[in-house]
Amino acid sequence: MAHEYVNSQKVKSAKKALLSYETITSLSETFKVLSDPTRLKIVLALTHEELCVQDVAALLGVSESAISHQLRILKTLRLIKQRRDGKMAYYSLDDEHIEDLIRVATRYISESA
Amino acid sequence: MAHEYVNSQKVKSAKKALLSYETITSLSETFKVLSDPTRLKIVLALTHEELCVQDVAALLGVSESAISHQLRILKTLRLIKQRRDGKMAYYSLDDEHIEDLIRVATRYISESA
DNA sequence: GTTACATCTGAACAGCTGTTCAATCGTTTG
DNA sequence: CAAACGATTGAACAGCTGTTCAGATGTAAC
Repeated sequence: MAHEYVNSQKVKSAKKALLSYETITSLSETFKVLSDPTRLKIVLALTHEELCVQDVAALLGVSESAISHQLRILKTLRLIKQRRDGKMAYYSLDDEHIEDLIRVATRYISESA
Repeated sequence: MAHEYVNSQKVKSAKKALLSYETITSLSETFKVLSDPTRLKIVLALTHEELCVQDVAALLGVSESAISHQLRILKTLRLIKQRRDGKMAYYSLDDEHIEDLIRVATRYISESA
């Protein structure tokens, strides 16, 4: 074949902006976990205060079971951590850096609105 | 009822971190559009250089049809814009701020790894 | 022990998502 | 005009996702 691309110069330039497979995968997974409104609200609610499952459920108006399922996902991805106190389980942010990401995203949507 | 929450004090504090319905919706939609690896790659590829549909497809190893579908989604959400040149359609970033968001997210995943 | 409570779990279910395939549209070229 | 080309579209399809529901933990109080 003569040319692989229509505009090789532009593709060559565009290629530089691409990232590794691992980075792309991690990035999209991070965005994915925050793309569900319930999970996003949980992360926000736990930003400055730990909460038990019941209170998260009541605060967000979602069933305790649904909250428990989502808490497990967030815990598996190490966004939140768990503290046991008798029957109660208290959850809080495991990684404070997630705050920065949400803050930048909030600024982005208000600027592009 | 006596108490609405198990720990009213903590819930009161957690409430302050919550955002409006509109903000939550916009945020989750933004994260959602970037949660698909193909769309994320497209946005990255168009960061510094406009590309036609064929070249995006060839660069990412995805069919032109699939790329066209995703380009329409990104265009609808105003992340990218289109420029017509005869038969060709060139796409480029419509909002440069998305770069900042991806940059912060990339830093986040490397710090939490 | 048993009862009550908070949480967790698994299956099932409806709804959504991204790709494929075939067909179509719009423009350019012969 | 017709043919070729790039891009677009819509239906269909498999795979994934989040909630619900019923049941099972595990802990505390009696």
